[in-house]
Amino acid sequence: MTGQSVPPRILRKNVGDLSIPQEIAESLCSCGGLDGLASRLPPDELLGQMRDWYQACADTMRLKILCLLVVHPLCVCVIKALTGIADSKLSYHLGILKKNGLVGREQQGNYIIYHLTPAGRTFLEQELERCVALPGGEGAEPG
Amino acid sequence: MTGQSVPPRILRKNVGDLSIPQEIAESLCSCGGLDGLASRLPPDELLGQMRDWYQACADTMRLKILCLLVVHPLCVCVIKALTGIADSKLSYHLGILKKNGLVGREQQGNYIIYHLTPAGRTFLEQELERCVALPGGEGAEPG
DNA sequence: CTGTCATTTCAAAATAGTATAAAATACCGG
DNA sequence: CCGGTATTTTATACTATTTTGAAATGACAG
Repeated sequence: MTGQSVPPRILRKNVGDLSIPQEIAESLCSCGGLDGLASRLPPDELLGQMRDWYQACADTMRLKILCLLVVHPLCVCVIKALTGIADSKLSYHLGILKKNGLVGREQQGNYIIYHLTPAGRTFLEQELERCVALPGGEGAEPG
Repeated sequence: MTGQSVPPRILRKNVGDLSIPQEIAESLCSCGGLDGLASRLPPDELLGQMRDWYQACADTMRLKILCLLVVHPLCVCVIKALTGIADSKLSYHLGILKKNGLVGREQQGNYIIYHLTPAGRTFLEQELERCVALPGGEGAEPG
């Protein structure tokens, strides 16, 4: 009973013109201070590319389409049958995936056959692997 | 020179109530037909989780924040200093990252210190690794 | 040619995400 | 209690994305 309820004192330290908790300041110093941290940020170009990619995947319809195409190329009508998405909506989403370089297409007569690009395939296979391994992703084993 | 300009005939085949190019139909059969393909789709729950994750990353500000936090936990004022984002905007983006389980926070006195969750860290480290390996991502070698 | 099928395009309406500033909260030092 | 700092909340305007249905395109069969 020596005053247990006194909260721990938060020490501060100045870094540049900032007054921040000492704990943060110290770990900050160990990697080059503010400038060192700032220099770890990816260049804007890469950030933009990452953003576009994630945005393209940030939709369950598009994810479904990608998951189907990872098995093999498909024409629009099959994707439509499998997903139940209406024509023009499907076309819109395929357009987005194409614009972002995840899928490509090839015309065969009256049909248009979509396929994953190499980059799209690499991306998707890695993502699926990770997602399934994650907590919440098919954790329960059969049997 | 025996009529080279005749386009190749697209044969069709019926699968379920769909008439599709034979080529597609065949590869479709090799993996269980329409039903087999449909069964490969991740459950809605996982699709939703993936969507939320990608969406959280689909913004360059949030990507920057994540890239900073991957080094070590930081209080809001340091993130603000490093990114130049205004207070309430920063709070908004941090809220999105938190809502989607990529970051957590801990209060220390007047300061709030954000850190990557384990899941967020796994995600981000793998993403950064992939992005850097990508064409366009720091591909050019020095010298 | 003509009709039909697969797919895309277009424009308007609906929805979702983001920015901004003012006000609110919460903690600290005195 | 008070003033100051760090951060969040709220309300609102703004921008981007998505949906929808009708119309257009382009290939094919007859």
